[in-house]
Amino acid sequence: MRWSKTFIPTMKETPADAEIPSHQLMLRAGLIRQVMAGVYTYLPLGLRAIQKAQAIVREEMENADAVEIAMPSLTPQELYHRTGRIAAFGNVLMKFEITRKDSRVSLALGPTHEEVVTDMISRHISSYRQLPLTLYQMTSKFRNEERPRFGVLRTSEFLMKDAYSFGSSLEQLNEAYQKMYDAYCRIFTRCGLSYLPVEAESGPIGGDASHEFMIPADNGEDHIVHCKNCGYAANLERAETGRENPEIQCPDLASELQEIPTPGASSIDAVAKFLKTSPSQLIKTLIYQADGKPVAVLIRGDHEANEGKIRRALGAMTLQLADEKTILEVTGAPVGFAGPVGIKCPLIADHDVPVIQNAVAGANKAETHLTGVNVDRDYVLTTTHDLRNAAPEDPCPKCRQHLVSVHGIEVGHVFKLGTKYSTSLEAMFVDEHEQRHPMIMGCYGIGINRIIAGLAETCHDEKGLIWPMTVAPYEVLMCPLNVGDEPTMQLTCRMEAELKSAGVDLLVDDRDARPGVKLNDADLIGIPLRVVIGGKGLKEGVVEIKLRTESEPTKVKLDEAVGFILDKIAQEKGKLAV
RNA sequence: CGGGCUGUAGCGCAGCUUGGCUAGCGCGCUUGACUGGGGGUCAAGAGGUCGCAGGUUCAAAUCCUGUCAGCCCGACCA
Repeated sequence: MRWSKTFIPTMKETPADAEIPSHQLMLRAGLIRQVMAGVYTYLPLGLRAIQKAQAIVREEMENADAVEIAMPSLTPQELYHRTGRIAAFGNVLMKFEITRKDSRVSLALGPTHEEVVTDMISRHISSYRQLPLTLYQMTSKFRNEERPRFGVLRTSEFLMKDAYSFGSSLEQLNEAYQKMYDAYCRIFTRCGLSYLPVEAESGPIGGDASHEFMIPADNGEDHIVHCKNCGYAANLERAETGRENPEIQCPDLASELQEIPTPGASSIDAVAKFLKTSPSQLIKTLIYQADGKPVAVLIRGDHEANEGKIRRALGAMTLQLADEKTILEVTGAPVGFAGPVGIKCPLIADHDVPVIQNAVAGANKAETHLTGVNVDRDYVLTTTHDLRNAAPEDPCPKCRQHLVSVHGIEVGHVFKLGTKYSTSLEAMFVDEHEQRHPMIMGCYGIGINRIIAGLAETCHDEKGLIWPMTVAPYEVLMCPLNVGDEPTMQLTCRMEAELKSAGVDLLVDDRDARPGVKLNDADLIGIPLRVVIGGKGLKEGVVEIKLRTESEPTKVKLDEAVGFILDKIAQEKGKLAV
C-alpha cells in the first residue's frame, strides 16, 4: 500500500480530550476518530491492527475446537425476560421498539449472546451424543455505559469474541474451560501482550470458576492483588482476606465503655480525626437490607466492604445499603452514628473486627460515638467472615507473603456458567439412561478492541507506538526520503514488488514530504520494521533497516536487503510464537 | 445519576475578568520559488453561524438565563 493512496491522518499535537496514552496515541497515529462519547470509527491503520488480532484469535479458537458462527446484533427482548437479565442489565441493555404492520416488536442490541446461542442450541441439540460443542463469534456488542471513558478502553459499542461451550457433564465443562484458558494464554502471548490471569468473582459453581485476563497498566480500571512470591493473582473484589479468629472474647486490658459527643463527625475520617485516633481503631457499621431485612455489617474502619462477599456470607439473593428511614429505625440515630452496641438487628462481622481492642464505634445516638468498645462484653459475635476487599498490606492468602496491588485492563474473561441459562431457556439433553438434564455451559469473552488499546497503552515510547510484528497494521514501512529522485524511486519500486510477492505487509511512504516529517510519522505509527532509502545510502549502495525498538539502523547492501527484511520479520514473529 | 472543567478555523490555544475598530496566534491546508537525512525558508492565499437558543444593551465571543455536546472524579458496569 502507498501512503498517498490510503488514509492515515497523523497529528503532531495531542487532542485536548485525550488523557491516557493509548487514547492520545491512537488518535495521533491515525488509528481511530471519535464519533461521539464512547463511539469510535476505526481508520485503516486501526482496522488493520484489529483484523490482525482477529486472525490470531480465530486461529486459536479453531485450534481449541471452537467453531465460528455469527449471531445478530438485533435480538428479541423476550429472551432476556426469560433469563431475568432484562432487570439485571437494566439501563445497560439498549432497548427499542419497531413497528411491523400493526404490531410493535421489542428489540435489544445484543450486549452478549448467552440467550441467543442457548435458545438456538435448545432447538437443535437433544442428545448427549451431540455434546460437547463450543461455538464462537466475533461481532459488535452494545452496552449503554453510563459513562464511557478512557478513549477506546470503555465504549458503548465494541468488538468482542464471545464463545459458549455446551457439555453434558462437569468433566466436559472443565475440559472446554481449560482449552479456552490455554487458548487465551496463547492468544495474548502471540499478540505481544504481557498479561496476568487472575481469579475473578466466581459464579454459581464456585472454586476456580472464573478467570480474568488482565494487562497490568496504570490506567486500567480494575484492581488486582498479585503475589510476586507464589504467583497468586486475583481481582481485588475476589481476593480472600484474613482468617477466622477463634478467640472472640473481651481482652483483659479492656477499658471502660464511654460515650463521647462527636458533633458533626459522621464519617470514619472525621471521627478518627476528632478523637485523635486512626481509622483502623474504628468499627464501621454499615446497615444493609439483605432480601429486604436489615442487617448490620461490621468492618474495620480503614477497610472497604465487599458486597459480593457480604451477600454470600448472608446467603442472600439481594443486598443493598439501607435507606435513612431504616437506619433510623434500627439504630435510633441518623446515618453516621451506627454501632454494634445495642443495635436492633442481626450483626455480621469481618474477621478483623473483634481483634480491635477498645475500639471506637457509633453509639446509635445522634452526634455520639463510643470508645472502649470490646467484643464479648459490649457486643456478641459467634463467628466472623471475610466481608471486605483485600488491602495492599494484606498477606497473600496462599503463601502469606506480601501482596502488591496493581491496576489492570481486562482483555478476557473465562467463566463456568453451569446451568443458569440452559435451565431458564430449556436447553436440555437426554443422557444414556433417557434422563433429561440442562446442558452445562461455559462462556468466554475477549475484548478485541482492548487488545489493540492495551498494546497502545503499554507499548510505546515518547515518539509513538511500538507494534509487535504479529498485530502491527503493516510489518514494514519503506521510506524513500526523496520521491523526486529517480534512482531512489526505482529501487523503492523494485523492493516493493519483491517484498509484496514474498507476502510482506508493506506500507510505502511515497509522500513528497521532508525527511523529518516522514521519519517522525514512522516513529508515531510504530510499524515494527522501517526501511529508509535515501541519497546517502544509495551512494554507498545500501539501505538502512531498523526495528522500531532499535535506536540505530543497520546498513544493508541493496541485493541483500530483501532477504534481510524477511529474516527480521521471521525473527520478530518467532519471538512471539507459542 | 451526583461533583468539577471545557466548548472560538482540521489540531493546539489567546481574547471573556472590565461589552466597543474588520476576531487573533502557532501548527496544518492551497499556490509558487528555493530546499532536500529528524516536523526547513520566503512570498501570496483559503478557511470562523465564537456549540445552540433566548435575554440585557446603542453595541455581546465577552454579561444573564436556558440548553446541547465533550472531558475528568465518583456511583453504576451480565
